[in-house]
Amino acid sequence: MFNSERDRLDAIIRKYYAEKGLPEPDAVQWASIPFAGEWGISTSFFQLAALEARHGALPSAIPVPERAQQIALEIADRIGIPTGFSHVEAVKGYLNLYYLTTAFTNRVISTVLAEGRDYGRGKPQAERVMVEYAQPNTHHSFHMGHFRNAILGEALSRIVEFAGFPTIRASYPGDIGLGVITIVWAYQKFYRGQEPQGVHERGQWLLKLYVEATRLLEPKDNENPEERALREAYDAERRELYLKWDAGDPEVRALWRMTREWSLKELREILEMLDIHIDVWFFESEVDEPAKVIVDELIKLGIADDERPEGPVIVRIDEKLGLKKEKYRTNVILRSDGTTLYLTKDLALAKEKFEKYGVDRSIYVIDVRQSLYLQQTFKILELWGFKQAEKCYHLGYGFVSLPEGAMSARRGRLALFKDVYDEALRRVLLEIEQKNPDLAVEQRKQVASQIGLGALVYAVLSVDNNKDIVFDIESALTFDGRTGPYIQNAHVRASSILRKAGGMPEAAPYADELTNHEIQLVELIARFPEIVRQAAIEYRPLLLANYAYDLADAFHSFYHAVPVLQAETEPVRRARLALVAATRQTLANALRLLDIAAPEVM
RNA sequence: GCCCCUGUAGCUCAAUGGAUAGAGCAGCAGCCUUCUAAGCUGUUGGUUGUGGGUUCGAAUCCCGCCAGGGGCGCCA
Repeated sequence: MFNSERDRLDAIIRKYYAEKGLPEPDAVQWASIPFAGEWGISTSFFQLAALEARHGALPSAIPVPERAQQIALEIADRIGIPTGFSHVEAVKGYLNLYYLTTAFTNRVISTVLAEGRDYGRGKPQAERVMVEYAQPNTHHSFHMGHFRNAILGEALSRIVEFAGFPTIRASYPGDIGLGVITIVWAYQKFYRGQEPQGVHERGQWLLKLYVEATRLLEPKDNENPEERALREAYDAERRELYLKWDAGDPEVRALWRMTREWSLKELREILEMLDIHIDVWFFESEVDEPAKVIVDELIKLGIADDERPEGPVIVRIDEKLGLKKEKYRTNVILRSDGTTLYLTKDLALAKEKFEKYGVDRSIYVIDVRQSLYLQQTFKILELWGFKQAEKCYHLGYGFVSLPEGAMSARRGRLALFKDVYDEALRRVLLEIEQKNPDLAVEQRKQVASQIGLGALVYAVLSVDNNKDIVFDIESALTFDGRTGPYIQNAHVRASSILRKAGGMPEAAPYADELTNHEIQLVELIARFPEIVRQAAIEYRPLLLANYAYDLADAFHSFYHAVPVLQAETEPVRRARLALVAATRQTLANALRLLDIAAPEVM
């Protein structure tokens, strides 16, 4: 907003630099005035004053803050009062320009109402982005750690896309590996032919098999020779099964495919609940063969060293990069028995992303524990000659644990998403019964789902991704204060006002002074497009989560202090209704980017 | 041994070089015949782990130390 005016101000400030013979800055930094109820833009002159001092442009030494204030006064004098501003002041080295409130307000509101769902959308960008997330292993059930991953990836995808980048959502489930084979082995050996009813029940049953199998395969403390022999026999069977799978044995593949589908069905159902729609599915098993070809290529290129048969195929990354100190170390890309590893497949996958999907920027939403591993992957891609390697980005996030310790699939100590969701639904329904008993019974379940998920999603997105989360169902399912439901409630209240007003009246601009509550609200609404842009380039959904809360907070305060339907005069009533509509739209847009529903009632 | 992350109010977290370090929860005191009280208003609470350094200015950048977590050639 006010770009032309801002350009003129920038020019005046640049001219000042030029006059003093100082190098001009890349851009004049403007920020909004950080005081409640004070409204406008601001810049400071500390850097300029420090620059002057360093260049000896001043006759005598004046402390920087004092000099900054002198400059602020001088600049204030030069710019006068630009169009769209009410007054200008220089204070403590800062230059503050205050907006003409009504003009700015009307501009903001009419922009939001005209652009609607697109308010805040960025200009189309050239770079194509792929976000890889929602990649749990198959044959396991979806837990709160997967939930964090899926939500983070989805929110990021929505933000990046809304900021203007063509975005591809990709999922890469680990559908093969020793863990998966372990389950297939247990199924074949002990449960062949069984199949529980219900998508979630069936998915979770596989987890039970895994826990059982692990118990049989793990060495015990006081194991007698008999037990030991049995365990080793089991283990040998399991490994043989893996080799059979690798050789493409039809029977093993069929069993594997069937159990895999049980898992995928559950995963797809959960993603549907979360309104996540993956564009491209990559499966580990499908990049297995191409990965083997890549190993040969890397050996030929002299990037990988083949130590077979004594050892595996490895890449000495530091050595190949010419680094003296150890940093990326060495990684194995092929086992000595010729089977591939996770890394091998990830190389094949990256190649496909670049070549088949034309991805310029590849984002990996993966647990922070795999940080070194991903840096190694990116470096091998670089050695291999992919320019896109430098635009690979690992969005790591801290792991989700339970109050009683780390989650563990093999011990069966997990917070399964479906269980948490069911509990959320139960609690919200109770809440609705108490707080809004008039809500139609048919509508309750849908609203409860929206609110319950809103609480869970916001609990995950309102913590910076590099922090670990101890998942506690009690705090994740609170609905008061800084939560998803708080923000949803602001949207509901705005909707309620508009509903009672009988739809939108004709556009009605503000004519008189605004209350501080209205000013706050308009300022936040105006800031939304910039928040979207920043969250997208910094890959930080948290910024948007904070923003949504701030906007909801401002609206709740406004709601209590400023009457809308019962405003003193008709023109004020209309103007406020338009502001409520603009707030509701912006809240809805922000919530959408966070993958949180914006209900009309709750 | 080397590398990465974290340390901010009693608790959970914001603030990514700028003006007075902010919220929520918990505590205390108020507000429902008024647009949804899943709300609002007021209030208590701080040596930003610690010692240096850079800077006009540091929770933020750099170095050391302390504490916790994670990672480091045939797991994914």
